[in-house]
Formats: sequence, structure tokens, C-alpha cells
Amino acid sequence: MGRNDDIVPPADYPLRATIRDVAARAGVSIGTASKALNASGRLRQETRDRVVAAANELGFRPNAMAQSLHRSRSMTVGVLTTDSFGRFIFPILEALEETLAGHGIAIFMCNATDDPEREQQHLDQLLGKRIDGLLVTARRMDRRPAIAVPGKSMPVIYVFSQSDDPDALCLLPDDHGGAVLAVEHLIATGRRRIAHITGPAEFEAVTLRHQGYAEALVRAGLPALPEYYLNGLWSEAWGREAVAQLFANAATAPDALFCGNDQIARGASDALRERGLSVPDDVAVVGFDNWDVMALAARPPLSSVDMNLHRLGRAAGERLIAMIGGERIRGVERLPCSLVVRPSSAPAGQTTPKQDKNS
Amino acid sequence: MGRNDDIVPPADYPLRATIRDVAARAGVSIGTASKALNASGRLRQETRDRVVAAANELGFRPNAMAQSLHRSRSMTVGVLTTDSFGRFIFPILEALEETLAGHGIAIFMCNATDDPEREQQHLDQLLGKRIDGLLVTARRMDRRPAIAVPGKSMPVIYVFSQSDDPDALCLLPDDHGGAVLAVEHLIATGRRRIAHITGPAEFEAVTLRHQGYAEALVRAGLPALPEYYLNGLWSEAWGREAVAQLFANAATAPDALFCGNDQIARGASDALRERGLSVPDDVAVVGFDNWDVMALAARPPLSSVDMNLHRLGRAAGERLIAMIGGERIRGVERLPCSLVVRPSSAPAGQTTPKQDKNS
DNA sequence: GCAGTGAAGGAAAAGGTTTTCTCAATCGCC
DNA sequence: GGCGATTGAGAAAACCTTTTCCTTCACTGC
Repeated sequence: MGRNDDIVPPADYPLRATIRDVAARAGVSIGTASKALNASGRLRQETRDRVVAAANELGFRPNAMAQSLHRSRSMTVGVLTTDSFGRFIFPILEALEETLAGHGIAIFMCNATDDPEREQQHLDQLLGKRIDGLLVTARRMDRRPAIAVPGKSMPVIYVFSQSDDPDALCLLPDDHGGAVLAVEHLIATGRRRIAHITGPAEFEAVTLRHQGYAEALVRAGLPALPEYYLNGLWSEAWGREAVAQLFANAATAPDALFCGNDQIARGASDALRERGLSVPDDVAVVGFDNWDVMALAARPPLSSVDMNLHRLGRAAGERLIAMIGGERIRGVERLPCSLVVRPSSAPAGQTTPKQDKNS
Repeated sequence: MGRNDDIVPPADYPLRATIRDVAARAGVSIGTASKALNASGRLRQETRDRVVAAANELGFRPNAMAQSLHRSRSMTVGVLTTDSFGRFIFPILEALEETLAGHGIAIFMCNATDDPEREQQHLDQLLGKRIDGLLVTARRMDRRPAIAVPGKSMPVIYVFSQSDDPDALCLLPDDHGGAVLAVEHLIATGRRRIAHITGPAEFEAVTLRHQGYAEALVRAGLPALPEYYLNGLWSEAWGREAVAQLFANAATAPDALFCGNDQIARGASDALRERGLSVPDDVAVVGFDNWDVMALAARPPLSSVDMNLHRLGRAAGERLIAMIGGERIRGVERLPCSLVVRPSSAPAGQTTPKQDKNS
């Protein structure tokens, strides 16, 4: 199948010991050696020991391909990303890998950044390798078309990404809930005029977080003013610009900013400082993502909503194991976010006791 | 081998078509079917077509495990990271994956963040899977001990990481050259008092970059002042603090900063602005890593040394392919960095025509 | 002394593919 | 029409394990 031709045949590899070598050295048959090594069958203890000793001496390691061929279970899953390996994918991947490794399952990594043809190639390759399951991640803006796995047989999970296949299992962070968390926190610390600066409206997450934001406000008896909701880019520059817009008129300026990500939050925080406004005394700021590089480097460090990507990755691993085991799981599962509170959203007027300023 | 017990046997998977199904449907023997599908052997064209048609109708996909078993070549390599999947590893991985995928080779991802025991487990698993090669990445501070692969047979490459095994191949960015690039650029744009703010001295990269920095200065007839070399953390906060130290005495203040990474550079740049100094008019700043999140968000955008990690990943893939093909490569290979010039290091006094200041 | 029992280990099939070897049939040529 | 050469296709081994089924052997109990 394709491009294997350009690799010349094995050079001079010392062949690995096989179970037949072990058997020969221990003076038993292959079957007996297998039983001894797998602690199965009925064998004398002395025989077992002899086989195990021979295996150790030869550095024997069973050939997983032969085992898999026999069991028709490859102990292998594929991870197919269509968003290159972005910053969000890492923690997920890390937890996933750890979870699966604990069950002896290895991961094939594939990347097909927005190239359907490469995606198909990768999928072909993975199917050829008889993966036991597939995990798909993608850019979060759009629902991605379902992966075409023949036969409906193989478990597929979309993580941090949503498919339009109703039979699929999708694992996502609870964007709505995360926004509620942030806004309720701001309200609890005494803020009343809370604006939301966020990313492009095309992202489903933007919509969900906006809804959470609005609901939390309304539930607290506060108005969700349209002029307090600003869409833009996911950048610091946009955060700065949004602050310029919001604070152009001092009379209508907010006393808290809930930002769609930490970059926006950081840009906003910088802009506030440069306007002579104190964070958090004059304006509280809460970000989203809890990306330490941003959140900790900001002055002051940013409160932020954490999507618990690690937990998401672990959950994905566990679901996948369950599905490989035969369970059928489907639907959209949203895992809770949590709020990490840092100085940028301390209660108004708490940080610097002596304080009386206004913009 | 271990934890496979907790996965129940196959549920109700519709078995994939095998070559024997294809052969039966095409009315030929298994061997003939194989030859037809692999375009090998001597067969009538009509027979080939019949077999291929049967294969398509059945959605046949050859079982890679069976193929590998036969060829004793798994078309698979392992990537073992000991630094979790850090930000630096991503671009490398991406390029590596792309390169290897082009040759039909798949990647097993393993992560053993600083845990020798997990590392050994992963290695065992990979050896069991009969990977054709291994790629190791690690935190760059220390040379890591060699991976214990039995038999000296399997190709191993350390990328973005250095092993103490003299027989190994290590692929690294040319830190020394990158520093030279940055400093020569600063000199060329008219700077004369160039300081170097960087990370912890334990990092080999810190030493190498320092050497490059010093050599470039000396070569230009400029002194490499010890008070212009500051070690600290890889953080924005340290960048700010270092600026405070360097500019405490206006008489000895530098007119350019070469920073060990973009975070330091950004912190420094912020601190300069807050001291009323203009970047680049009063002080030029050059960072390292060319991490867009930092370099582009800084005001003004930062010039930075790019380690060309993508190229590094590609090179790693190519070397690995060559080694799998039988070539023996060893030693330490350092790939060139490049300099990305942005406004933060424009020639002194060029940005704002009207200007006459001194710190 | 013999049937029956249990233990210990061997033989062989199966899993899916590739490849070599062999065999049968056809062709060209005299 | 017979001979060698060539072509097309099948049989079987090999890759490495696991597992099921058998065989052998030594006992026990009568």
C-alpha cells in the first residue's frame, strides 16, 4: 500500500529472541513455554522457572503483533487531530495517554490539519493497523463531519470537538457553566456592571459562554446590557481595544470584565492599568482557559476559568476503554469547569486599604 | 503482559474482510489475490482486475499486523518524551509526524514525565510492538542518560535533547549560532552596549547562547561586560526585574537587550516602556524562541531568534528513515536558527524621526 | 494386574499476509 | 506434432503467539 518501497530491507539487525528460542533453551515445546510465560495451563513449578529463566537470559519480549494477530485486539488506539496539535490538545493528550497506558494501550498520533485527504489517508492507515478505537479532536469553531469508519463497529470519541453524528460520543468542557461560575464569582465579590469581552461569534463556545454570562446576570437581578457584550478576536490587542471602547464614557464604564480567554483578559488588564485604573480595585478581571503563561504573567495575576482539560482527557480515556469493552455510549457530555481565583478579581477595594480613585 | 485482563473480549464486531474472503470472491487462491493486490508476481490483467474489484466490494484493507509480522518491519516508530508534551515539542512533533506519514510510518506517542519507571514501562511496550525506531525528546537542561535499547540494533535519535551516549544521534538547534545572529543584528543596527538577560545557568542552552553573545561582541571589537550578563528565570517577571537592575544607573545602561527567551524579552520590553524608555528608539530588544503568542503580542512586536523547530522535526524524521534503512548516523547535529526581525529592534532612531534623548 | 484418575507436557491449528516453489497450460519454432 | 520456453496460478512455508485438544505417564484403589 504505497510508499513503503523507498525503505530498503533490514540491514543486519540481530533478530530478537522468539518464544521458540526460549522453548529450545528451556528444553520444552513452544506451547509449554507460552504457558509458563503467561502463568496459564498446568505445569510443574520447576518447568515454569526454567522457562522464565531462559526468557530472561535471552531478553525475550513477546511480539505484540503476533499476540494481537491472535487476539484480534491490537491494544492500540488512534488519535486524529485536525487542528494540528494545539495548545489545548496537549493537556488532553497527556491525560489520555496516561490513562490508556495504565491499561496497556498505546496511542497512534496522527495530524491532518484541515486536510480531508490527509485525514482519509491517516484513517486508512489506522484501520489497517486495526486500532481498537479512535479519538478525534478538532478546532472548536465548527462541528466536524463524522469520521467515516466502515461498519459502525469501532468506538469513536470526539473530544474537545463535536461531530454532527448523533450516534457519536462527544466530550466537551461545559462552557456555559464556566461562564456562570465566573460571573457569579464577580457578583459575589460585589461587582454589578459586568462586561463580557470575547472572541468571534462563529465559535460555539462563544455563544455558550455568552448565554451563561447573561443567565447568571439575570438570575442575580442584573441587566445583561447589549453594549457590555463585545465580540472580537482572541488576542491581547482586542482586549486592549475593547477596554478603550468600554471605558470611553466613564459614566457607563463597567466595574468588572469577564473575558473569553486569558489573552483578551491580559490585554484588557494592561489597558486598564495604562488608563490609570486599578485591577482589581476599580475593575475586576476574569479570564478563561487558565493558561498559566498568560494568567500568571499578568499584573496582577488573573483569575480564570479552568476547563480541566486534564480531566477531560482522562474521561476520554475511560470512556474509550469502556467502549472497547463493549459498552455503547453516545451523546454530548460536558464536563464541569472550575474557577481559579487570583488577585485580579479580589473583592472591590480589598487589596489596597487606602484607596480612592476614579477614572 | 499485565493489565489486559480488565478489557472484556470482543463484543460483536463484524469481522473485517480478510484476503481469503477477497480470494474466494474473486475465485482465486490467497497467494494470487496477494499478488494482484500488491502488483507483484506474474498475473493476467483480467485476474488482477477481478481481485481488485472483489477487494473494493468487500472494503478489504490488509491487516498491517499480519504484514508486519511477516516483514518483521512494523512501519512504526516510538516517540518518548520525558518533558511532558511541552510547547517546544509540538512543532517538532508536527513536522516529524508529517515526514514519517509521507513514508507510511506511524507514530506511537509516549510520555513519561521524569519518571524512570514509567519510561521503562513505555520502552518495554514499544519494544514489544517491534517499533522500527525510537525518538526521544527531553527537557533541555541536562543531558539525559541513554535509553537502554537491547542489542544496539534499533535506531535511536534524541531530538531537542542530548544523550551522554557517544554513539547516539542528537539533533539540536544551534543555540550558539542563534545568539550570534541576534547580537550581530543588534550591532549592525547601531547598538553598542548590548546586555544579555537569560535563564538559569544550569541550562546548556544558556551557556551556549552566552558564548555566542560574547564571541559576537568581541569579534565586533566590543567588550563583553560581566555586568551585562544576567541569569534568572525564564519569566516575564525576571525580564522586568533585570531591566530594573540594568537601568538603575543611567550612566551604565545598555542600548540593547538580547533576551534568552520571548517571555523575558516581553517582560523587559514592558518594563522599559514603563520607565519611559522607547523600544526600539532608546533600547532595542531581541528575544529567543519566536513564540508568536509573546513576540506578536508585545508592544512593539518582538524581534526574535527562531529555532526552526519545524525543520528540526523534519530533519529528525529524515534521519530516522535513513537509519531504519540501514545507515548509521551518530554525533551531535545542530541545525541553524534564523532571526525574525520585527519593530523591537529597528535601527536606533529610525522609528520616530524626531528624537533626541538619552537615558 | 488393571481400570480409572490426574498431572505434565506436546502437537497442531489459527490468526492474515507475503513469497518461494512448483505445476499446468500455452506459445513459438522446427 | 514434439520440444523447450514462457506464462499464469496454486500450494505451502514462514512470521510469532496462544489455545485447544491429545498423549503419556505415574498413581490410587480394588
